[in-house]
Amino acid sequence: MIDLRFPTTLQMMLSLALAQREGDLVLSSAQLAEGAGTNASLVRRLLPQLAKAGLVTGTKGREGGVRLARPACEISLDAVYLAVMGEDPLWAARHNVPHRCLVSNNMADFFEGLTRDAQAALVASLARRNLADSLEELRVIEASAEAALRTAARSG
Amino acid sequence: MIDLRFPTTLQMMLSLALAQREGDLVLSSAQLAEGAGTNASLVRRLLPQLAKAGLVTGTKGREGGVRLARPACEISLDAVYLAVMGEDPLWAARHNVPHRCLVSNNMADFFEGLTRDAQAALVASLARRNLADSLEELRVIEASAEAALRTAARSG
DNA sequence: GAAAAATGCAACCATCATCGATACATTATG
DNA sequence: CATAATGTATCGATGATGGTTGCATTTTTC
Repeated sequence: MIDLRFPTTLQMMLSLALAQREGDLVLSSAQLAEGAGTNASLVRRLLPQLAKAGLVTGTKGREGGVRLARPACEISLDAVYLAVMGEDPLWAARHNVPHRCLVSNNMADFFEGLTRDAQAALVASLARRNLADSLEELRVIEASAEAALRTAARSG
Repeated sequence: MIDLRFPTTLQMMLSLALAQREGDLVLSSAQLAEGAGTNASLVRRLLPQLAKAGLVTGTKGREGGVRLARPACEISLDAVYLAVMGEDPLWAARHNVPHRCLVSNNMADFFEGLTRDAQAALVASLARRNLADSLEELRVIEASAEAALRTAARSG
């Protein structure tokens, strides 16, 4: 099954950033689930990990909900990724490879270093955006889509 | 299930590089499978993709087998990755998200760009090594492990 | 004080890509 | 012609993930 944890969590965080910008609103897990096109159960499984990482704060009880723990511009996407996906290696070497030659003897160590490098590059690429940047990117995408629509209407 | 295609393929390619360095030998899929700790079926499913990408050439028939199509120093690890894993995006956005707000309206486009950036960073990190480099790294790892063993034997 | 509404947590099943195994056609060598 | 290899197809097992439901706990509101 395709792993949807990161896209789902990212959409949740962007929704929270939008809610924060529009009056410091709190959102319930049901609202977050509805916005992301999933169910409240998955949201409630992801939220505690974000809370542990210090990215969101949840308040229980009636009128409770979730909000960002920091301003959107201070939450970069790599923090979101690491909070949900953990430090688990991107790839895993095979276990139980027989030790027979230079390659099979040292493959595990070599692959671990390779994976670490690749993962660091991945995380660094995510670190180049924060939630506020991303909201602005979403705005630009929407504006360009609207412009394309207007052009199509004029020519059609 | 954890995806082992890349680690498995990489070990196959390193085994081929080693065989090439030791006299331009060809290896059978059974030999490759044995070295990687898996079965010939998986190897024979991975090999055609490497052949399509122009990384290996296979010869059928008795005394047939597989060899690198190019010198090891001209095969970088990103080529191996792309050959086996394809251009498929690293992550996939959810489909069927209701279009209700700035975030849910444009999440798919935004996430596609984000994924493209991350994947490019990943591939670029793999591109920094080729098979010959990796063989040398394996040699260094083995030497350092042997040195550690000798030290332990002397002090123990 | 009780009802309501929220989080947090646990258990269970469905899904589905991957791995492993087997079989078979094809091809090339000796 | 026998042998040994690739290339391909099919089938079942595996296991992480998503979805559903239920419930205890907490906090606000009436």
